[in-house]
Amino acid sequence: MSQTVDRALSILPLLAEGPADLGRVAERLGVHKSTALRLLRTLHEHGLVYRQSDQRYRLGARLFALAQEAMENLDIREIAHPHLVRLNEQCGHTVHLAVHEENEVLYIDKVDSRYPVRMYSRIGKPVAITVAAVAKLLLADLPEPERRALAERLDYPLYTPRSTPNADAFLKELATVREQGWATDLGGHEESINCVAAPIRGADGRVVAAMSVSAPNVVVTAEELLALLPLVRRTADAISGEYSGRTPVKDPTV
Amino acid sequence: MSQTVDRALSILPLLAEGPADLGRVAERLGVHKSTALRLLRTLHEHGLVYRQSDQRYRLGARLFALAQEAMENLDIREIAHPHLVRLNEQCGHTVHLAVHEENEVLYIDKVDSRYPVRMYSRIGKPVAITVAAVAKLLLADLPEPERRALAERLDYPLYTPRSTPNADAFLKELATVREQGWATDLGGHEESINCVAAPIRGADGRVVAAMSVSAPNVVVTAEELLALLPLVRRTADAISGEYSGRTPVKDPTV
DNA sequence: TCGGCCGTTGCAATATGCGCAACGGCCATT
DNA sequence: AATGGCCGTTGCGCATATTGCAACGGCCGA
Repeated sequence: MSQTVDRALSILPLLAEGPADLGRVAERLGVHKSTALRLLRTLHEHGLVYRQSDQRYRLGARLFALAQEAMENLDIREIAHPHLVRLNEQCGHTVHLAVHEENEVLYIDKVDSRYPVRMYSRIGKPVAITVAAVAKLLLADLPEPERRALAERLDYPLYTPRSTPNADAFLKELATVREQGWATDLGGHEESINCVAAPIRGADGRVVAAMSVSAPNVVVTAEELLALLPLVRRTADAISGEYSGRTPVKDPTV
Repeated sequence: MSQTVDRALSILPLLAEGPADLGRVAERLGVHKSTALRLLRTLHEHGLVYRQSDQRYRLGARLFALAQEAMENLDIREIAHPHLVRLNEQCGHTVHLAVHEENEVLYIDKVDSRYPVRMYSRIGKPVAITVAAVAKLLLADLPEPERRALAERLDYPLYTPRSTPNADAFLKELATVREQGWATDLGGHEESINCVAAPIRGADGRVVAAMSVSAPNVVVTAEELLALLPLVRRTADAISGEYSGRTPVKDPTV
């Protein structure tokens, strides 16, 4: 809506690809060098952009700090974290926590597997929305029309032969997930990795987050992983209870 | 330099304090509501700001993704990480990696202690610049005038009785650190936590990063921790060698 | 030493963002 | 159930902030 700000903000993802000099930034933005310079200067003053010794620009430190603060404001994460750790101690596998936001599903917390073989994922990274078990849970809870609209808008990359192929299949899967109250991803993203996931609900019953346990099938078979489902669901329910205020937490001064 | 962008970016730290509604944002910015609305909309389109169900705004998801990408682009981090892990395996304590940027020192990597007692720190968080061992190393390497100017500009919070009390003491400490090529923080930030740190240098010999080992004195005494210094320095030197290209890395195709 | 490249600055034209005022929906109060 | 007030939203005209240009200067390589 605001051209100037729009251009300035477009610089950030551009620099996320790697450091760039003034000329490249101006070119990619489609503006004059002097314009790009002024925008970069403003970003710099706010610490979002850093000018390294070779004069090229890259993303700056304040971005980290902001992201961290944003993270800490997500109270669901704070509440869930100890539960995730406990679950990880019990089963040993990688545990993820994810939320839905603006047509994306992203991991907001993670406890790494205690097995040497770990899966690749990052906090803050958007998940493969059409196949991830946590994504299914979060999207399955959307109102019908939104769910349909979103499903039609998505791409359905075939990460593996078991990936969700198209919108119809996805909507059908979401219906199932919605019914049963849990979800899986059996090799839909990475051939050898399986996940089981359960929803975390707020006081009004709506799904506010989802958590999953993931493991490569060289460590446990899909069946063994599914056997963990009750444990995962109990953990998710415990978090739901605490989040919605049903379960009295340690400090009753509030 | 650019008024519009400046205003827009000022919204981010404001929202980092916690969710705020339109009125509050406009008030804090000192602009008309309609102006704040347009800025927020632009930020929203770029995913930097999210509008939650109660209509209030908070920091958005793309911020995480950007910060993560920025992080991955820091090649020093990539090179150092395996060394940090190895050091952690050898000594068991928390290992940090930090860089200096724009008057701040911040952690860019961390390997958690394997002891149950962990210290509180976050990747991306600015460190206590006047007391942290890694900060001393990074600032000690600045050119004299800059070092002095920075030291005078800083605040010297007394986290503990052993915290650096003022600019003079700090500069004296930096001189010592510069001479000896390593640094400690013995209870200067948290009464019961000690750190030893060593510098990582680029090809030109300048300090580009610093790493530290931290442990609470309920686990090891300060003396025992200091005994790890040679190991820490060897690790830092190994990273320096690889970073500056002196040490041939695994893939010689470049 | 010279030439070209890249970042930087001042300026004039105008596109762009600004504040205003009025609208409309929502919630709480009577 | 009706009403008042609050908050977010919109269209508009004016003025200002932003833009692109052209010229400068420093740096590096030829």
